[in-house]
This record gives sequence, C-alpha cells and structure tokens, in this order.
Amino acid sequence: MPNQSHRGPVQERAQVTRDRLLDAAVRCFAAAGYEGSSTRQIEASAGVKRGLIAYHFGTKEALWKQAVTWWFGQAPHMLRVRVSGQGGSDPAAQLRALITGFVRFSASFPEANRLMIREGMDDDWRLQWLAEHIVGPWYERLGAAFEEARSAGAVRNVPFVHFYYILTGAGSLLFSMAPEAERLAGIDPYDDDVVRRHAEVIADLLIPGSGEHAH
Amino acid sequence: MPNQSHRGPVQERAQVTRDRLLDAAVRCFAAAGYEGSSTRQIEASAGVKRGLIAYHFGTKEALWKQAVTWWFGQAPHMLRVRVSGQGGSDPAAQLRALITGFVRFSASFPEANRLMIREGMDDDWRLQWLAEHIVGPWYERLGAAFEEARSAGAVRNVPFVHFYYILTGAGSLLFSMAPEAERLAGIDPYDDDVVRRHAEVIADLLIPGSGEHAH
DNA sequence: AGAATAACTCGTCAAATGACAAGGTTTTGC
DNA sequence: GCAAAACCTTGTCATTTGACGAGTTATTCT
Repeated sequence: MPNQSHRGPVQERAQVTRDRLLDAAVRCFAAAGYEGSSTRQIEASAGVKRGLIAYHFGTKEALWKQAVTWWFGQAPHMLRVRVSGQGGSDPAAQLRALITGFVRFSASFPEANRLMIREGMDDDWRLQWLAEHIVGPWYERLGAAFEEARSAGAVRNVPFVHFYYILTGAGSLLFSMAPEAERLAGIDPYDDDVVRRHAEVIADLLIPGSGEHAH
Repeated sequence: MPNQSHRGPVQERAQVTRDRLLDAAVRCFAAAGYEGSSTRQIEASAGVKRGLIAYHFGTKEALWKQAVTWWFGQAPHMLRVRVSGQGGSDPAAQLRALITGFVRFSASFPEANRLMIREGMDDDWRLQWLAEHIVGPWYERLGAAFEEARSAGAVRNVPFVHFYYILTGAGSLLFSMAPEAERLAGIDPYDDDVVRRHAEVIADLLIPGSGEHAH
C-alpha cells in the first residue's frame, strides 16, 4: 500500500483517482476553507468512493499540501503564458505586463486568490508553507521588476510592500468576491470587458503614462 | 425563557453575558469563519459556560446575525469619526478623506474586512444579509462621493465598480493578510507609519494631485 | 417572605468528521 | 497461470458539533 508515499502511483486508475481528488480538493479548500471542507465532501465531489483519501494521501493535511503543490505547480505556468510575449525590454512595459497578467490570472483562477486570502489570515502551518513555496517566489519576482521600474522613474518611490498589497488587493478582490460584486453592482466580474478594463485601470494607476489606451 | 426573543435581556448579568458572547462571536467568525467557529469555542472564548449561546440566541445562525448587526452597528460610527472633520466642500478632498478614512478603519479593525472577505466568497444567506445591511449603504455612500469627484474631473472616468474594488482590495488586504505580510516582508502592517503611508499612497493613486505631501 | 421568572448549569443525543483496519477486486511481474 | 502487490470498498471507532431539556441558582415583584 503506497499510502502517503512520496512516490507517485503505479497503475493508471490510481493516477486518475489521485488527479480527481487533487482537483476536487483545491476547489473545495478554496471555496470553503480547510476546516470547512470535509474529506467525505471532497471524495464525493471527486466522484470516488469514501476511503480513497486515506489510502492515497494518508491524512487530510497531506492531501492539502499535495493539492496545493500540484495546483500551484501549474499556476506559474499559466501566469507565465499570460505574461510572456509582452513587455519587451522597457522596465515600465515589463512591469505593466506583469500587472495586467496578474489581473487576468486572478480572473481566470479566482480559486487561487480565494485560497491565498483564506490562508493568509492566520499564521499557522499552511501560511508558512504557502509563503515559502508559492507566494515568496512571486513576491521576489515582482519585486525585482518593481525595482527596475522604480530606478527608471516609472513608478512612485514607495516601499515595495505597499505596491505589492495594493496590486494584489486591487487586482484580485473583484474576482475573489465575485458573488458580492454581482449582488452589489449587478455585473459579471468575469466578463471579458470587465476583466480587461479592470486590468488596464490598475496598470494605468500604478504606472502612470504607460498605457492610456484610446477608446 | 427569553430565548431567541427579539427583545433585550432583563437582568444586568444577562446583558454582560450577551455582550461577551457577541464580542467573542465576531472575533471568532472573523478569524476562523462561520463553519470554522464552534459554539463551544465561542463560549469558551467569551468566558461563559457551555449552554448560554443556545439559551440567549437559540441557534448559531441567530448568534451570527445578532453579532454582525451589533458589531457593524458601531462600525459606521468608528468610520465616521475617522472621516468627519476633514474634507471640506471640495469633492476631491471629500473623496480623499473617505479613502484615507477607509484605510485607517481597515487597519484598526481588520476583523471587519476579514469577515466581509470570507462571506463575500460564496453566495449564501450570510452574503445576502451583509450585502443588504452593511455593504450596500457603504457602497452607495462612496459611490455618491465618487460621482461628485468624477464630475469635477478629479478621478478617472471609469465605472464605479472598478474604483470600489480597487479601493477595497488595495486598502484592506495589507491588514486582512497581516500574518502573511509579516512573514513575507518582515514588517508590521499595523505600525502607524505603515498605515499612514499606505493610506496616502492609495489616495494619491486614486485622486492624482490631491495630496503629494512633502517629506 | 415567598412565589414567579429570568438566568444559568450540565447531561445527553443525533449527525458529522478524520482516521484506521479488515476484506475484496484488479493489475502486474514472472 | 498464479502469486504478490496495488488498488479499492466498506465497517467501525473516538471525537466534535449544534441543539435540546431537565434541573438548579439567582433575581425580581408584590
């Protein structure tokens, strides 16, 4: 029994079961939080039988770590797709591409920010893990781009923390709280026009004079 | 037995018990969410005996509603204190006062935004209640100030929804996710200088040319 | 003072949850 | 083919949770 083993499954069907569980786990954890998601719910949501989480992952905690690892292991790729190909060599344009890419990513995968927000609120082993494996690298990468743009005089001279949390909050909350936005403003946050406009407004605010598209 | 009655308690000690429970409930709900907070935890956190939530409020749901009502019933007052006295008659200055006031409020009461963010993620009876009683009025008020400033040409001409969620996210996330910020950037988000700088940066971004304090 | 009532204490229950284990089925290796 | 191992299924257990209710103490009212 390869229970909680660090190696992958051997047979084909096991891979399918694990993938379904990992996917369902991320969606449940993002939607209802760690405590709010029961292993039975996750198994039902994945369409598998009852004891398979215990068999494949051992404990709920192990499932969480593997699910987040697996899911965010693809997130940088998705984010990179949305970022790469734009920017060029101009620091301001590069930072702008990162910003609009982040907003589009937040709109495409609101579960990501929902999970991060939920876990960033209290300082436990999950935040520690996320800060080390997921957020840290992104924070460093964005910080480097910010520094270059700042040296070029393209952004305001403020500590990066402010810039980071202004961007993260402004760019993600509309989608993290999409149900509220729908109810409050009667719009669909995932509408393409809304997403594009949101990204451009934020980029224009943070990097004055870099965009200002005509319309 | 005045259980789940809409009228207040009769005796003095009951008022004390109810207040302790309401206060503990808001803090628990904001910290761990609705499902993540058990009635027994709340009672223990309030320092009262075990069956008193059932006695005074009947159900957990009734406790949540009364706790949020009670707590946010004071929030507008607290926000008003931080906003009033500034602004004057200039639309841009008034909006700026609302913005900086909101940021300071978010820093002073991070539980408020934590609770709003948690409940704004899924569309259930709690979001419905909050949108109607708490967020709606604030949304309308800020929207009116925004419209005046927009007519005066002080802010960009974008739909208010974008402005609202940019402000809400940018102004609150640093404090909602304070544990992450501490771990990520090694700062204390609640430090007075950090709060002030965060408020000014956001206000400067959203209302260009309204602040730009010397330093 | 003495009943009536509010306030509290505590035992208990049914459902849900995380974890484990025993037994069954399918696939792999030889 | 056939044993071994991987995979799956199901039963069960200890704990937690929301809720109820019977019994106890404190307060109020006359």
